[in-house]
Amino acid sequence: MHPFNNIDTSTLPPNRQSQIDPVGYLIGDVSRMIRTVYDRRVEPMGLTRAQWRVITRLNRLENCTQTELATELEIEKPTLGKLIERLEAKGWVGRRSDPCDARSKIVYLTSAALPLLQAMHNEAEEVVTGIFAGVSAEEVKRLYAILDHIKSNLSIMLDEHHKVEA
Amino acid sequence: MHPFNNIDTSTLPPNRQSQIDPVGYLIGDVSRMIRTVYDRRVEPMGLTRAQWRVITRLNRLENCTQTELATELEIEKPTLGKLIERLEAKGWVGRRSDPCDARSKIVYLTSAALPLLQAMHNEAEEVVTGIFAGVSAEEVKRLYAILDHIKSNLSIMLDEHHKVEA
DNA sequence: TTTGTAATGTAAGCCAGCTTACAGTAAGTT
DNA sequence: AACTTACTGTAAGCTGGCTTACATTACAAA
Repeated sequence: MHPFNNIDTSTLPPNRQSQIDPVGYLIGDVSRMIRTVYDRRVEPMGLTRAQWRVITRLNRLENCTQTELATELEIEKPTLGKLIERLEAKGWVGRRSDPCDARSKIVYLTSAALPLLQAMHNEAEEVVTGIFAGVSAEEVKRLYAILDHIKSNLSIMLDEHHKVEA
Repeated sequence: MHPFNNIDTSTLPPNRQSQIDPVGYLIGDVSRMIRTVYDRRVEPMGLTRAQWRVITRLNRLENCTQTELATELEIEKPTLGKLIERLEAKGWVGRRSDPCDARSKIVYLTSAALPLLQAMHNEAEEVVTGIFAGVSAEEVKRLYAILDHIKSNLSIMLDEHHKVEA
């Protein structure tokens, strides 16, 4: 939960410590704070973060298998399985077996979940507006470009590791 | 683990969806990818993320109480308690009671943890270098400035919530 | 001095992530 | 048809986060 905070810079050379690393920390801070702000607004609805991620994604996929949903959410199947159990118990989602494949189960949203969706979208809009208050469109573009660059560096690093594994 | 990914933009107005929100997603992506890259490098040393966060912080504080350490790490006391139990079992940290306060326990690093620290710093340096490959110092400054702005917006939003609570 | 308040660490129990292992089913190969 | 391979969801058990409740100890105030 504490992203790049993780990397302790205390004994790195001073130049690194004062120039480059704080940005790493910053990215983690911002990411964590966004989560916190939004979580607090959604919590009163009785949802945890993991739970409303399932619900919003289900709203777009509607009638998919558990495996499809897990892939989409980038979590593992057993993790999703337990989440669905709880959401089913609360009456927000349902499961039925797939007529085309006896192994699969089709997951769907119940109507009880729909009011939640609307409320969540409203909160999201407010949060996004608040985050970028006083930031010009130009600056947003720059931010986007730099982060994109960093992200592609990271993709390469992740790929390299994958090759080593294989 | 999936920061701003959490906010589903599918039904936000199109302008938001195409302009502003992707940046939110990006921040989360970058933050998560940094964690992943670093975690993979440190994992072979037999440490989880939570565990080496404790160790690096302990290296700076050395001989602090559990409460102090938990505050520093921004986790709760019971969470830290369980972490320390495991680290103690592995022989990397130790605990002794505080002579000045019978309630407190002083946590310290054992010498067995020192080689880990050096290896972690080396990995961190390599990761930071890789992340900013091809990014100029100027761009890093800009990134810093914008993220700082966003962070202060977030601080305000978090404070506001706090006031409402009280 | 006693009494009330505050702080320290622990216990218990929930949620959410992971991996490994598995039973059941599907589907392609021989 | 039989075999092999691959996929689906679940079980079990670990880590790590949280909250609530608690026994112990410290300390300030009456």
